[in-house]
Amino acid sequence: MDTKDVLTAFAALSQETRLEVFRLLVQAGEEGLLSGEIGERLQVRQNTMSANLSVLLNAGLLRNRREGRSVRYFADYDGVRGLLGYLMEDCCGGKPELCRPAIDQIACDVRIWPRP
Amino acid sequence: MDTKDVLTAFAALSQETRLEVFRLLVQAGEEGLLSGEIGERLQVRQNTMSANLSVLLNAGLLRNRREGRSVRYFADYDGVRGLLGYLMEDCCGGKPELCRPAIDQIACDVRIWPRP
DNA sequence: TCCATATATCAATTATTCATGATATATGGA
DNA sequence: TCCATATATCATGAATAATTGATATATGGA
Repeated sequence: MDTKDVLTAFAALSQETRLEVFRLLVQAGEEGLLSGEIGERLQVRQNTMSANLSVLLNAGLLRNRREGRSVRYFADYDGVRGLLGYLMEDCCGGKPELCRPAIDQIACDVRIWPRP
Repeated sequence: MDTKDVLTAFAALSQETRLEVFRLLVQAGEEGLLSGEIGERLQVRQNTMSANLSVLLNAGLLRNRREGRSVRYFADYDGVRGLLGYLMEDCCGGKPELCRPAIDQIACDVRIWPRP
């Protein structure tokens, strides 16, 4: 993941509809959602939603799969990992304990435990 | 941290100079860097850098402190925590193990260990 | 007080991005 | 093949953001 990819991803997430779409799909988990369902839930017109989904897809934040006439979209967790990794690379001037709290409170019941 | 704050933060990070500034300050850790130093390292003009620092500051991603005639800037790790938390809230359709890998490989030698 | 240094703000031009109407493509069923 | 449904693409005007030269503010020292 290079600078350009990261910039693209942040740009994708800096628009309200797209941010909501991504969160919706994060919450949907492995089931994902159909394009039409997303548009309906967020009350966004068809072509606008299509364009926004395309931006997120292109940014590596979503995956999709055709299902008959519909297309199902999923959040791509690897994208988030890449973003965070890039942002925090070589962080804290060599003192990791400084940034621990920054990632110590993430949803999903995932916590940082003491190294075994 | 509400939607507006998160959008502002992502917008702040979706510009090349600002992304570089933030990473530079993440790497600088608690020492931070003076505004002038940052501009010099990244070869960005004074007023452009000032404007960009202001955007990051306003987005809650930096803190600053005046030191005589200079101003020292620091990365605000709480900002990143807020972003990630918002993004991954209620994630994975109730199956946390799905998103574990997404945050399992972050720099800073921070890793997710099995719950004790 | 006067000057030099460091940073911030302003106004204006240029460049990007967004939503939209119209239209195209793709799939499934009759 | 013909039609309906679901999604994608295109062109365009409107809104937003970025950079720059000029200038203002703030601090420290003589």
